[in-house]
Amino acid sequence: MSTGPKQQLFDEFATIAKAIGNGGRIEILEHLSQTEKSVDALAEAIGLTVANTSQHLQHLKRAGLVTSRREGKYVLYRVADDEVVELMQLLFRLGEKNLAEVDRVLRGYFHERDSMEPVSHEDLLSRSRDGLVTVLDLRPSEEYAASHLPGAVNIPLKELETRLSELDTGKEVIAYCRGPYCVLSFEAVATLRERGIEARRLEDGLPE
Amino acid sequence: MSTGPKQQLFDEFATIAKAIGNGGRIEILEHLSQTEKSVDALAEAIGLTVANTSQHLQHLKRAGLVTSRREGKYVLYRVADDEVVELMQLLFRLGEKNLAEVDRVLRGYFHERDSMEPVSHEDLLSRSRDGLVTVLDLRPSEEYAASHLPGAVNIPLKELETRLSELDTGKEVIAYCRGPYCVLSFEAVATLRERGIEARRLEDGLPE
DNA sequence: ATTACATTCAATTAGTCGCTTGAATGATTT
DNA sequence: AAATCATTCAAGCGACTAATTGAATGTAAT
Repeated sequence: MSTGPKQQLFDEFATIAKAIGNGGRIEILEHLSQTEKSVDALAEAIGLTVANTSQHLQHLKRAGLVTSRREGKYVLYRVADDEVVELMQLLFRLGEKNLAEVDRVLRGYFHERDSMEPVSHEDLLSRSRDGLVTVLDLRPSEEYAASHLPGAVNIPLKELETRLSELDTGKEVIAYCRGPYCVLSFEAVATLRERGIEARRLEDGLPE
Repeated sequence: MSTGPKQQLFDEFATIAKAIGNGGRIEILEHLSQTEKSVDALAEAIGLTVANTSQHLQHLKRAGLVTSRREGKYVLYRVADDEVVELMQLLFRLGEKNLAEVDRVLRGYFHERDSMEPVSHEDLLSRSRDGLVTVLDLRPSEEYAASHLPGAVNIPLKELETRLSELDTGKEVIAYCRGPYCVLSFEAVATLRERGIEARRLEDGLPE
């Protein structure tokens, strides 16, 4: 079998896809898309052993998806490129659109499909004016400072767990971040629901 | 370990990535991003057995990346969504940017990449309008029929040698095919130059 | 119907990947 | 310099996956 250069190239691209093809590594990438983190901070957050996490990170590094730098005792990892985040978002969007299994999981665990369904821009505006909902901006505070939706509260995702008390538990929370299908919103809504807080995602992110 | 719904979702997304994580399937997707094709047309084009190709297609179908429809004797496959093509392009771009191996292969076989001085899209448009160049589409005629650059002449690579007379020998030829890594254009340019015809390849292929 | 053909299924084999464990490396602090 | 801590390496086991066959299914032409 003559493996031409084209096959070689495709095999290389395949290794990138393979590196993403693991639930644990996807979770790692999701965490890293927000901010750089040390190995054991990641291990803790995801619930894997440190050695295991390190292995996954090596794998991702070999595929050119993350880079690392040493900061004192710690090795900090971050995504190699913003396009990696784009890639993840595309992947999520495709799964949501074309995979029945994803839909099933969404319907199954998250109580009602209705309550998981994203909120449209128009709905948001009217409800927000009536004070019925809390609009939550999950992006890092620098981005929030640059511009944000009127009346939005800013709690970056990484601080969400520690600052939950700031939220009015009586109101429903509408979460948004950078773009439609922003990776952050998934996690935020999941976190909030685990705490018994009504939460939904905004259909479109900020750019619109 | 309690595998929560988040993990389940990530695992689902991982299966999509896994489906892409194979050189053969990437090549299939590249072909399908141009036009829908039957199983054995694909098998022929790629050089795999029919049964093997069919398996890959099933795999891609399970992952929601392609869909199929029956047309008479044939089952025609196509990408499920334009975003699949976007995903592939992102993957290619990331590989090119972050993977040393990809660069190595590109420099190795596609060593003429620089010396052949690819023509940019903008250059092409202006020169094509002035009638200074012949734009040559090297892909199989079905793909050409599906869509092609305005004013492009279609001569599949296989037929190039026999149909050389159709080309206006006075003009420079700009060759293009599927994507930036399409082998066809390199070989075509080499062939044309051997015949003393000025030829260059288009920097990017059709999808862009 | 029967034949011809495209596609898919089923089962086998070989290879790869994920996770775990325990030890080794590398950097900082005392 | 020794101790401490974060991270990485190496080896091994179990599970999964890829690629290959030959047979089976399903569709269209004779």
